[in-house]
Amino acid sequence: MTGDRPRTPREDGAILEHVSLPEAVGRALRHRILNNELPAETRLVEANLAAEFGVSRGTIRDAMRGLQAEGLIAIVPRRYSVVTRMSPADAEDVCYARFVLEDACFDRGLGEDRGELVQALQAALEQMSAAARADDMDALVECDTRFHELLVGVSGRRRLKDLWSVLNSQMGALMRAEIDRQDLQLSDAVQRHQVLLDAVRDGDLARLRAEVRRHYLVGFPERGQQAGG
Amino acid sequence: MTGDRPRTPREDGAILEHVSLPEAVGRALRHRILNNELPAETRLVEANLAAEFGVSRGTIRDAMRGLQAEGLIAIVPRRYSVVTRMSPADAEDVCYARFVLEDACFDRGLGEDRGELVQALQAALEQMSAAARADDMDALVECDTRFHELLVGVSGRRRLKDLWSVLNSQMGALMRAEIDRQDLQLSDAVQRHQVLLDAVRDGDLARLRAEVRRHYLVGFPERGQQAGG
DNA sequence: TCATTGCTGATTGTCGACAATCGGCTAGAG
DNA sequence: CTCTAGCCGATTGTCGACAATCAGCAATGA
Repeated sequence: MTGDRPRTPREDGAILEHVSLPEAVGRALRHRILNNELPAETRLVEANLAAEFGVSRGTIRDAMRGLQAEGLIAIVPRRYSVVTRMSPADAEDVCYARFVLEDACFDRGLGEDRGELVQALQAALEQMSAAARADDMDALVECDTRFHELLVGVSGRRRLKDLWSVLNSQMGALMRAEIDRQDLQLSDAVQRHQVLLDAVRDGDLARLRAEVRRHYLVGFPERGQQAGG
Repeated sequence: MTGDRPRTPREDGAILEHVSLPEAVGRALRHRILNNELPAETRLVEANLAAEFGVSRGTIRDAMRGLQAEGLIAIVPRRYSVVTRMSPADAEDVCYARFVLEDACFDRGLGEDRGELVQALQAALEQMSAAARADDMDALVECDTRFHELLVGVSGRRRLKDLWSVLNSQMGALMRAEIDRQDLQLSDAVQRHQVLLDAVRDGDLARLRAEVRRHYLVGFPERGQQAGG
């Protein structure tokens, strides 16, 4: 008996990434929501979307479940689905949750091969820099996600990482909104990540955690916080 | 224009809780998985389940998405769905994530009306005690969930609470397994929560957080943890 | 004997149609 | 004029059927 275990074919090291129909629809809708082509409070009617995308309503339904899980839309059973509005309180809520999860991933240090991590972070940062120069917000947000994903990944904490990634979309939405509203330079984002990379390179865990805290929570009123760090 | 906002009818204070078909199926399957009627590695075939429950495959599909999100089953696209096996490492992973989320909810203290919280916790604990006396594992786990939900709820951190609740099922599975394996008395569970309630009653936040840490992490080797507390 | 190619049963992916439910509108009673 | 009950269009919930895909097996050729 050598190989009767239910091996999982093609899961992570996917050469070919096959996107299912619901996933493709989900991506399209997510992109529209994040780019405000579907502003908050917009009603999503299954039949309309099905017709537009040329798929069945079941497929749309499936995609919308995913968006609901990401917090991008709200589904009121038997009534309607609607694009979620994020209040300033929600922004704080998301950022805090995100910080908590990311910070908790550092409790075991930065893993064995810090050099490799630094190299990967560096690469992500350079791509981010390129995106900033090209004024490509989509790419910038994507690089931001990848950068933080690398940090969260070293812990090996699968649940923490999974839960963290649930907030990806909402975090991306916030990032775009913040940059738009305050009319920030995209290059600022690069700068804000350089300090994180520096802390990792120096192997200074305490500084890294402090910087991550700043990264996520600066700009929000801190009423009596005292969590570790 | 007085009331053209999309009010959300019947959302939280639901007098009548209508369980949709997928939700009902999800509950049934969840119950079977948690009670080991569907052991790890069991294949879930949509057609079979559809026939058994007397619903369509789409409904089963919907339910299985939910179980996947809870981490109870794994869905390999175009291949099969299978009940997840939890390794000891997974157990530690879940407990740590759970601790992190719950602990982070205490960063603002215990809210204004601690008396009300204490009362609610007390009630949950009494029900838990009754469940223990009746040797009713289902009820015990349910009370455990409610107890901790009360704690997490006072923070007002919606995302943290939502992410926390994602782990409910897996946590329940661990709890059952732990009690079965070590042949613990159900009354021990009650005892383990009494200390949490006491800390809340005394308003001793530091002690509460320390106890919560112990609650979730005792029994796992702590290799150099240093997170806040 | 061994590797490769084409079938085949089992299972999931997708679809279009029908049923149930909702809020808003309208008509009738008081 | 106001209130209530019932109808109606719009939308979601559910279903059964068909299409696509997969792993395993059989047939073929070297």
